[in-house]
Amino acid sequence: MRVASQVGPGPETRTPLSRERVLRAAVKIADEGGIGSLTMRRLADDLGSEAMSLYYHVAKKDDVLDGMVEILATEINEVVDRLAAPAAGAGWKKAVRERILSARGVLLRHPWAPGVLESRTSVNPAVLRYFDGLLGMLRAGGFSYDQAHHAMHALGSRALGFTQELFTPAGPTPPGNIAAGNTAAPGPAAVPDEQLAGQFPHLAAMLMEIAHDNPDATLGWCDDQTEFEFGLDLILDGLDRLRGQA
Amino acid sequence: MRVASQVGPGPETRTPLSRERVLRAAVKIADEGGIGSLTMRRLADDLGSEAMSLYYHVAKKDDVLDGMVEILATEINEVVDRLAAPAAGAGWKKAVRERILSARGVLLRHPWAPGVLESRTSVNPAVLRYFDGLLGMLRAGGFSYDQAHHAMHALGSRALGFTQELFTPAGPTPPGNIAAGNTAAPGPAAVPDEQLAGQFPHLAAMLMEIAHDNPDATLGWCDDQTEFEFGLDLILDGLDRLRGQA
DNA sequence: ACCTGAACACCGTTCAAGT
DNA sequence: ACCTGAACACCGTTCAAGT
Repeated sequence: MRVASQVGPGPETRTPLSRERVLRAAVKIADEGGIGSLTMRRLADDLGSEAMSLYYHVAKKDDVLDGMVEILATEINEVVDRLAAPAAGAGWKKAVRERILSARGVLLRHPWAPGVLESRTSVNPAVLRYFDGLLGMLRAGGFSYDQAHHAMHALGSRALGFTQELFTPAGPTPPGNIAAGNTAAPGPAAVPDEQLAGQFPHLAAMLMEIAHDNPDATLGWCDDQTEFEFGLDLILDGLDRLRGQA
Repeated sequence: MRVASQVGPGPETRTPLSRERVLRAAVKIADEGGIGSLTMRRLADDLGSEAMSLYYHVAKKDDVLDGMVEILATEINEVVDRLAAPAAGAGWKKAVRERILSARGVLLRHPWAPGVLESRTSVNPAVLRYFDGLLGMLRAGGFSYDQAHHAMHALGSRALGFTQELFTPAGPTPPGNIAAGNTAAPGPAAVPDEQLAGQFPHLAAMLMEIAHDNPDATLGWCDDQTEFEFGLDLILDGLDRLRGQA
């Protein structure tokens, strides 16, 4: 025995593969290197086996991606289940807000999540459970099913904590940006400064003003968290005004 | 001369390749078969040449995708430029709504657009022009640059006419659904009915009520256009209340 | 029951060579 | 200037075979 018991098993006692181990390894690879770095061969490599061995535990790569979503959604459910039980009635907004921002907290640790979630063709039960809980909160808040249905569509992917940004006007994007810093699911592109001035007068003027004014004017210029919460609150406030009215 | 002059040139007078022709062919392939069917070999095939010939006109496949976005955004700009000039002040909302729904109309004809737009790492000038125009409308409507900036983040991809739906509760999705009917960019998955009843009480109850009540209760249950407009109006109304206030 | 080597069909892309 | 054949490095996946 060459290694302390605290250290994992050495190569001589290789842990056998299992669906669970395969999926966890896949999440680790995607977390660290982006979804683009996740290949069956790389996955097998990290597990100390051959690519073909994986197929005994998963049906195909799509199955791996489904499993990753399951791990993600389970993690989200664990977090939101721990939150204080929502007050009925007017308390719905605070509760829903807290639920969504908590889900977002989990997503921020898994930059591959938006892209992979969007690519799935079947809904994972764990994801369904999240939405069922959200729907329950809306109902407790006084929404009709019809209203709640509209509400969930209006939230869209924001209900799970992310949004689609198509480009970032300028300036650095904070490290927390879900979309950025990830080769496989590249984030919003930045606008090249040179072109701006002449061709796009409004965008240029906006950037100039921000730069000229107090740099803290927006306090979180293109800060994803700030913008996410702004949009979320805009929607939640709008929904709140709909409550009660037929 | 065997064919009428109205018919295109026969194989004996093959039109030479050009960047323009390559990009148009790429759009056609993706429109008809989904982005997944767009490969360099298939693209060359449709143009009657070899895959390697394409590389004389485009740098790499990414360049093809960039070009497709350019074609798309140009088409959108042509449509929105034709709209009536927006009235300043209170008219901003109607004008922005019309602009966005017009952009959506173009997107509906190109199901690959959302996925490809999201995958770009640099912003196409034509896309920038669209956003610059949108920003101009917000300014004319009385928004400060800071407010307009928040507004554009709040709209997110909705500004260009699409949203991220993660799943469809039930029922058929209309053909207009951008995300659906497209192998490469699969749309929201539907919930299997069997599981619903027991495991997800709120979702099940919602579906039951819709089914039991007047089937036209929602008039457009999971109709993408209806839901898109609901969410858009919710945001625009919320933004309208922000105007003027610091 | 679990794992693997060889092989297949498919990618995007390079490079030297053709006209 | 424009196009191409052969080839390379990479995919996901199948299948027959090993223990």
